[in-house]
Amino acid sequence: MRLSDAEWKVMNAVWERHPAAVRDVMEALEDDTHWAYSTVKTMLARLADKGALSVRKRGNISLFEPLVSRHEARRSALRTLAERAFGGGLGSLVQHLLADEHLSAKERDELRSMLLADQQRATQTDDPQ
Amino acid sequence: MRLSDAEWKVMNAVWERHPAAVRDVMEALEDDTHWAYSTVKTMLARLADKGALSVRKRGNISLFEPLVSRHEARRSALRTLAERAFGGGLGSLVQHLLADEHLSAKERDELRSMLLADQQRATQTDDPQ
DNA sequence: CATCTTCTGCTACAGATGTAGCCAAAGGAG
DNA sequence: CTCCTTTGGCTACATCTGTAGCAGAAGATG
Repeated sequence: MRLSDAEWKVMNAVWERHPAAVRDVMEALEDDTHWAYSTVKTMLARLADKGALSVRKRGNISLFEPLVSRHEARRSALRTLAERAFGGGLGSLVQHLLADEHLSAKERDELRSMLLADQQRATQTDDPQ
Repeated sequence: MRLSDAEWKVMNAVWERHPAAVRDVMEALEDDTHWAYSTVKTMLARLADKGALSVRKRGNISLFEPLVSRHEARRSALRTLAERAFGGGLGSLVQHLLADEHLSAKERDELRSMLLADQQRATQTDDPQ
């Protein structure tokens, strides 16, 4: 499932509050974008066409709901990026993260502690899979 | 600097062997894509237009060279992804990496050892910046 | 030089993306 | 039931992307 920039915005809104009507999404995005009602409508329709959202009608109102999970979408976006920009594995992507001198000290620390937490968790549970 | 999928392929080739002529890039990509000569030419021209590559002519041949570093391009791609798909920081992106049950044990290990290496390096040099 | 090959410069064109308008149907208000 | 508001359905259109062809200029070859 490939999502464009604008589609990510819409999906993010729907993942956060669904079932969502066109107007809900429009309002949720109001701070970020200033899309016309029609624009949001078109986006939602296209996403439904692609199979990213389901539509169901209550009265004459269309209610949209995610068909792909945010997790799946993120996963696939990451893999795609790793592939095209980092030559395949997630490894070199993460390596870049660590080597990137523009990473703030705070981000670096967060990253470190998350990795450590993960390591502990993995050691305890004796690596399932 | 926003690169499309096809543009990444071309840039990857140029980063690896430059100065590069159209034919060089075409051959470098031959395994991956089966683009016509013209296609590669168009891509290179567009990238030069965008300021991602410089062109210089030797005889009637155009030689292309990167104007943006691979590192910069990767950095910017990662930030963009973090922003649109992970709500801003790199933190939640990394968190996802770790929480992703589809990460192979090998990838997870690599990631951990890179972290440790980084941690040691950082501890020694006492965090510049 | 005449000819074959290779390049460049321009043009093309379908599909995706961003952004939105118009019109008729459905709902709500009096 | 009549009138205003909100919706949905369809259409539009500029730009970006992927993919390439054609024609004329520059180089190579005999």
